[in-house]
This record gives sequence, structure tokens and C-alpha cells, in this order.
Amino acid sequence: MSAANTTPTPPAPAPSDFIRDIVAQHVAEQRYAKIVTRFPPEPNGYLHIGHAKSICLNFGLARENRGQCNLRFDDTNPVKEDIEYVDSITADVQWLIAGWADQCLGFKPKGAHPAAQTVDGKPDYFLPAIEPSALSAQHSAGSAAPAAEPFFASDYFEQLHNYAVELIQRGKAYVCDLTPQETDEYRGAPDKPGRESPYRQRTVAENLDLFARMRAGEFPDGARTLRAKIDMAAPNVWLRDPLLYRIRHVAHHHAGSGWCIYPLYDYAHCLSDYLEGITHSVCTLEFEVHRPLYDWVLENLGLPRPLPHQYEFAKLNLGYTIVSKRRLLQLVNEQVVTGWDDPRMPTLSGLRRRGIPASAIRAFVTGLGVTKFDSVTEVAVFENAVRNDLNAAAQRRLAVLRPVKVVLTNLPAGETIACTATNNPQDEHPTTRPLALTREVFIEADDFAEVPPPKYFRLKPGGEVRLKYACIIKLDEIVKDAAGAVTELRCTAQLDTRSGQPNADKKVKGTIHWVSATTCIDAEVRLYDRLFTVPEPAATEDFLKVVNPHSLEVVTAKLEASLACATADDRFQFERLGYFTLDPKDSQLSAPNAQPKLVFNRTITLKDTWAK
RNA sequence: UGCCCGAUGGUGUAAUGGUAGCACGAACGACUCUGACUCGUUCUGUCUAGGUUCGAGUCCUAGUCGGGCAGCCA
Repeated sequence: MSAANTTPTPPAPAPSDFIRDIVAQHVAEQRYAKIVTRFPPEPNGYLHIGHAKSICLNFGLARENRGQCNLRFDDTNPVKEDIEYVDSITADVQWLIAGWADQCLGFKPKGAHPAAQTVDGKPDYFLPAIEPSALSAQHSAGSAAPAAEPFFASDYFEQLHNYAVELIQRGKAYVCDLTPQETDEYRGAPDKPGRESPYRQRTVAENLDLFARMRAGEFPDGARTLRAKIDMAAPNVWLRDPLLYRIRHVAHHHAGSGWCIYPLYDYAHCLSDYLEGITHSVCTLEFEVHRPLYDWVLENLGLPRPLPHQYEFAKLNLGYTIVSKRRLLQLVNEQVVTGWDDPRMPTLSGLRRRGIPASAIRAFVTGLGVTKFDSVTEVAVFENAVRNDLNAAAQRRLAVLRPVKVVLTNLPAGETIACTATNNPQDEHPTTRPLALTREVFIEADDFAEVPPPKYFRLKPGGEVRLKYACIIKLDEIVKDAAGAVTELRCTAQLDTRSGQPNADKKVKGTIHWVSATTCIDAEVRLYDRLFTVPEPAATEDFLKVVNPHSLEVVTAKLEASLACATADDRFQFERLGYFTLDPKDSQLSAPNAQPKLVFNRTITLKDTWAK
């Protein structure tokens, strides 16, 4: 059974925050027929843990109000975007919400564009999501996979263009010939009003003609722009005749080669929301000063349907972590990591490959709350959510990372003693598996000390320790090679201390893990540690200088034989060590005519309160 | 220094004019065939100054500190 997708969502306390309160009030007032939110990434990088907060908020809002949340690519800048990112983002979102908010995910019919309609006698465009019931109906009808895809702002270029023409006709927008440098100068400064462009008073006819010629490709990049006519003296600089369209003679990864003018965020985003019937447009704090512009565009077009509104919250900052697509791209480009999905990366792909369940990420971000306070969350909170999830989900196994050989001198070679191990003591009705104790076993190097520190519970000269699920052993003799290195520990096994035997209840202070030297298998195990050495890497002068040089250590470990059948969906706890999972990329489970190659990633260590 | 936003233990948050609570963390202890889990005890908080009020973390004013905004990025 796969632990990856069956981890039950923890009994989440009904979240409450200022945005949910607003939505709840709108629901109570019946302001909208249905709550519709959206998650609008730009396809210029992979999604990371910070996006998880936004995804869970937007999909949570939809889920809690029987609404919908559209996945929409905010792809209005073709020079920075790529189809690779469209695919990874789509997969990551679906992974994160799987089993939780699948029914809320808004897709549109493949290839669909907003349809012209009439509302209250006014022309309008609308592109609603496919009803989830329609999607599942197609499934059960046995037809091919429903032809659905995410939303793309670039699918609205035609409508956006029509709205721009409308704005020009209303005298609310004009074509400006200022160069980029001049535009900056004319804008003024936050504490100094700007100056009006000399092109501001062009006639509607002139603007219409020029805008048409912009679209027709008559002018080079940067020669002209379309600008909103608002107020060059506004204290909010985003209201100083902001740019609506710029000229870029490049093809678009989704829209093709039909355009050489592309809309800017502030113009495209609010209208994309409107076209999809979004009711609550939730974004991060840095867009707060853009909200008046969001409202201005919609209000000045006289649109017939209820308008969406923007609400802002503080994005996630995590200790010892970089949450910035630009900087993560740098880590990839400079090969500090092996790729966007390197298990040390805070990307959703990296976390997934590392073995962190989606349910743990959801529990983590849900517990954070939603506020307008710019904060930094300690990694311990995230790690706690991961351990919490995995403790309940993971199958226990025995594995030795740094082996030391132990010989049980009173056990004849070739004899095996059958033991029984518990798969997960957290289960209500735990299952078991057989384990074989043999004359030679491996134990963890850390679990033996010739000169033990105070309060050392493990194996020491003359001391006793329990081999978990087997019996108590006593260390009689330490064998070393010529160089003085320990080669073998000779012990006596107290077989009557096994479960079910007369002395089973004998207590020793320490219990350690082990594997049979004759039946164990070898595997590569990758031990990950945090990628940065300081709590706020983004705040340092050069974050590449605080990369942890020990973020990855690779060992060849000895694993109990049952692990040979592991699958990439399994989550394991190697007892007393931590949580591990098969690396889905580098493991070769069914290599023809060859031994399967097992590569395990350490997801996270167990908590260790025995400080060393 | 123009505009906008924010401030509750070490960290993240709750309390919507009426007992400052929860989680993480830390310390100690109990339990333990995982030094895990679980359980128990303890620790630390309303930025400052005024005002309104029977009563203020909450409302008002001023200040302090922090964040954001001057891309033809999103």
C-alpha cells in the first residue's frame, strides 16, 4: 500500500483568518452565486514552499465554500517564460491538492477562449471553468481523458485588446511615444509629482490608429506604449499613467506568433480575473499599492457582471531557506544543486522527491495562519509537521548507515533465530514482519563506544544492550586491526531475553537497531541537511556564500532484506535514524538482467534530544 | 524625507470592548524493546505616550520601529 497518497489529512482545526472572515461575510450576504478564487503563477520557475501557502489559501477558500479555484498562468511576458514551467507547475499543484481539493480545481475546455455574451443588454466576455461533475461524467462515460487544461492569461489577448480599444474610446487610455528613459523621468519620484506626457492629449481617433498600427507590427520594440490616463500627480506612483501595453516582437510559448504587443500585469490580471468570474483575488502584500489600479481598470470599463476584488496577505518566509524563484534559479544555474527537483531544494518538486508528503505541507501552511504581518517562520515548525505526518504513515524498518560488525559467539554459524518486528506501532492494529537473527550482524558505529561519555546507554565494554526485536547482548571483546581500528565486536547473545522467552522482560537502558550480516542488502543512502548555514540566507550580502557544504552526504548502508521490495511510494522510518524514501529518479527497481539499484533519500532525521 | 501597510512570549498565531489562549521551541520529569512517539510540570508576551470607557491587545491621537512602492517584471 502506498503511504504517499493515503496519509490522512490531520484533523485540521477549521482555519480562520481575516480573508476567510471577509469571504464568510460575502457568503452570508449571498453577494456572489459562487466563490471563485485563482492561483496565478507566472511560468518562469518552479513552485516552492512559499507558493504552497498561497495554493492552500486559495484552494482552501474554494473548498470551504463549495467554490472553485482556477489554476491560471499569468503569462503576459513571453521573454521570461517557458513551457517547461507550465508543465511542472501543473503537476506540482495537482500533487499538492490531491485527495484534498481536487474537486475545486478549475480547468477550462482545451483551447477555449472567453465567449462573447450579453448581460443586461451589454456585451461581455466570460470563460467559466468546467464543472467538476462534467469532468467526472466524461470519465465515467469511458471516453478519453477530458480535454481540459489550465487557464492562461494569454488566451485572453484578443479580449484584452478589445477592452484596450474600449478604454481608448472612452478617453481613458492613450498611445505614448516617450522612450523608456523618458517615461521614468516623467513619472517623478514618490515624493515628487510626475509630469504629463506630451502625447497625453492625442485624439481618440489618433490613439485608435496608432494602437492598431502597434498591433500590426509597424513599430519596433520600445517605440510606443499604451498608457492609462489617470493622474501624473497621484501620491501612489502606480496611478501615474501606468503602462498597459508594450511592444515585443517575440513569439509566445502559448499564444503563438500572432502578437507583437503584450499587456502588462496590472492591466491583464484584473481583467483575467473578471473574465473567469473570480470573486476574490488573493495576492501577496507587495501588490497592495497596485489595488487602486486593479479597481480603476475594471471600473472604467463599465463591465456588466460583479467585479472581483483584490485582498493581500503576507507571503511565507522560512528559516534557513530561500523562497525566491530568481535565487532558486541561480542555485540551479550555478549547479549548487542538481536541478529544480534536487531534494535539498524548497521547491515542491524537491520536497516531493525528498519524501515529504503533500499532507505534511498542507498541515504546515494551514497551521501558519494568514495575516498581513511580514514574518519569518522557524524551520522547526515545518520539520515538526513533517515528522508528525511521517510518524503516523511510515513503515518501520531496520537499517545501518555506518556498519560495525558484531559476532554473537554463542550462536553457531548458519543458525538463524526467527524474530518478529512491528511495522508501525502507531497503528491501531499493528502488523508485523519476520526478521532473522544470525551469528554475524551489523550495528551502527554510533551505538558503540570504547570510552563511553556519561549517560551513554548503548554498547560499551562489558555492557549490555538490547538488539531491537531480538535479544540482549553483552560485549565481551573488542577486536582491532594492526592500525588500531575496531574490526569486530564479540558478544554473547542472551537468547532467553527474546520476546516470549522467560527473561523477555529483562530491562536494559539501551535498545539499538541492527541487520543480519548474512541477509542484509546494500544501498546508497543520501543524507540531506539544510542547504544554508544561516537563518536568513536571503538577508546576507551573497546567499551563495552561506550554502552548507555538508548539505549532502552519501553512504552505502546495510538494509534489512525486506527493503529490496520497496517502491517509490513507500515511506519508511529506519528505526532510531529518521524517515527515508526511495529516490524516484535515481533508483532502478526493475533493471533487466541486473540487480535493482536502490537509492534512498533521508527525508528528515528523528528528533534527537540526546545532544552530543 | 510622498503614499500604503503592519507591530501580542524566542518563533508563528488566537482573543472582533469583558479571564491574554494555542502550536512550535527550550528546560526538567514520567513512560519506553526507537534517547522516537506519548504524557506531565515549568519558562517567556500585548512597541511607547496620551485619550475615550465602569472596563482597552482590541477604539482615537501622536510617536517609535519594521515592511512595501518610483520595471516597457509579475
